[in-house]
Amino acid sequence: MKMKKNVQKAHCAVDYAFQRIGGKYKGRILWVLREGRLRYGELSRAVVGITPKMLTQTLKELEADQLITRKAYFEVPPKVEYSLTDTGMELIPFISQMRSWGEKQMSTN
Amino acid sequence: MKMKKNVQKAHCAVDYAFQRIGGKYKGRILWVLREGRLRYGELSRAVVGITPKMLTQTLKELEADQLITRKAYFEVPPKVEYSLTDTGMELIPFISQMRSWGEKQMSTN
DNA sequence: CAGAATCCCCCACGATACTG
DNA sequence: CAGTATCGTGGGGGATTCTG
Repeated sequence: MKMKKNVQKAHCAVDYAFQRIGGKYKGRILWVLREGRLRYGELSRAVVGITPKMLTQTLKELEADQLITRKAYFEVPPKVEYSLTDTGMELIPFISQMRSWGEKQMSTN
Repeated sequence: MKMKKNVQKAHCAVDYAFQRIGGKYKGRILWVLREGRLRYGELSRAVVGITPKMLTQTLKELEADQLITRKAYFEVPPKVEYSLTDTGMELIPFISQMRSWGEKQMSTN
């Protein structure tokens, strides 16, 4: 697996952080993984509206960025579980904060 | 000034929040405005690498989203100041934490 | 000084279909 | 079940020039 960073050339730490969890689905995926591992199919149901292509692609980016871990079980039928790394878990409090802010905004608008 | 929301159809509060401060420069602009108002020219120097087009465009979006306020002084030469709204200020703790996380990540990688 | 106006390109993302 | 493979597109963003 490639381990390249999905961060181009950050002008500052804010820039860097936003590049790392930017994209349309990264925040939501990290968020639904907050309570434990989920299988691919569970993720695709939890992240409403995501296509298999985008799910797979985003999961790969998050893995390359070491925010999540992929664990494949060699069984039939196939089974793959995704979970947060320690670094990924460190983001949950912030995302939680963002979520509270978002909830408040959505209700007052 | 148009007041449309730059948020399409959020699937959840996390989605909503990320749409609202997504984009390449929004986080950085909010961050540099944390300590007070800045003029257009000061912003363009503070947000290194941004073009006038993107600065103007992003400022308009942030204003339409009610995260910043624009105040124009009718003088010669022109003078325009931007500052955070209360709603925008509420995001600063979050961005601050993201920034700390980013700094840590940048140093340990 | 603080933008507006154009032109243009790339790629994130979507839709659809297929597979070990 | 957990993905690939292809094809297509819109708009986010860049470069450059102009102006009240």
